[in-house]
Amino acid sequence: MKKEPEFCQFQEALGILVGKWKPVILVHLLNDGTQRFSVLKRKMPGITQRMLTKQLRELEDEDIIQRVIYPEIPPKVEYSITEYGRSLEPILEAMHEWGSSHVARKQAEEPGAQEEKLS
Amino acid sequence: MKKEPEFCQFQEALGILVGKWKPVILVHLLNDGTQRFSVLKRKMPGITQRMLTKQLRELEDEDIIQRVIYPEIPPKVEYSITEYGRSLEPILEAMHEWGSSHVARKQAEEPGAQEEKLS
DNA sequence: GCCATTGGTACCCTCGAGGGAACTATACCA
DNA sequence: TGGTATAGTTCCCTCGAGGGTACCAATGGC
Repeated sequence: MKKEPEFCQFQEALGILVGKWKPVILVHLLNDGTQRFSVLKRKMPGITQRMLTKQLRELEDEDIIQRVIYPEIPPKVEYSITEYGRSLEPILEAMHEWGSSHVARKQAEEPGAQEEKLS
Repeated sequence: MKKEPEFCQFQEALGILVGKWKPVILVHLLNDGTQRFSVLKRKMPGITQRMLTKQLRELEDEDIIQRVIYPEIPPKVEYSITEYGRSLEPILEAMHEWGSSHVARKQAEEPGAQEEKLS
């Protein structure tokens, strides 16, 4: 598996994951399974309808999630991870793990001001 | 390892990896070891001095890479991955792998469209 | 008639990442 | 005396991601 930087495909994965809400959306769908729009929205305090719709559309366009519309009134739309989207899990897993230790490290670094700097 | 979305740490990893040139820089340093500024720049066609400096500084601020200045004229500055930066490798690895299959998938999807991408 | 519900869309704005171009310092070389 | 090399910095600009607000359609409940 040669990684030639000129052709590295990180950007492909990054391009899909980058988006303020995308990773969060994916985790919700991965953890809790199929969910409708309003439920998803309630689980993400701070997000607006506009943004949620936008991020969901982008993920759908990449075939990462699936959108099912039920012809009811009021509308009912359910989102779920696709098989393909599930293949992103290792990346999310790796990032979550790294992120956790990164946070721990940062907290250990600056507990207040200076501590064991005395040599 | 519970992943609570409210507290998910993806953003930590993403925040460090996001940046048009950061993954590429990291791969170069991971693959080829310590390198000076000009060499790095030559390996990244299209990047400007300004941008390379900026991205390197940001990675340095996060303790992902190390900067060593030799007091010579003309200046000599060498960059290398830190131990800590090396811990990002699994993520890059996972993203590269996923990205590669993603590209393959896209090409299989639209056989007539993408051609000159193989250059 | 009036309102709530659900999943959107349309319009407009802000802010920062990315980037282009020019300038800097210092020493060596011809 | 001017040119070259290296690693920057400064100033200014563009463009798009993100976001705020308002509006819509169709139905059921009072």
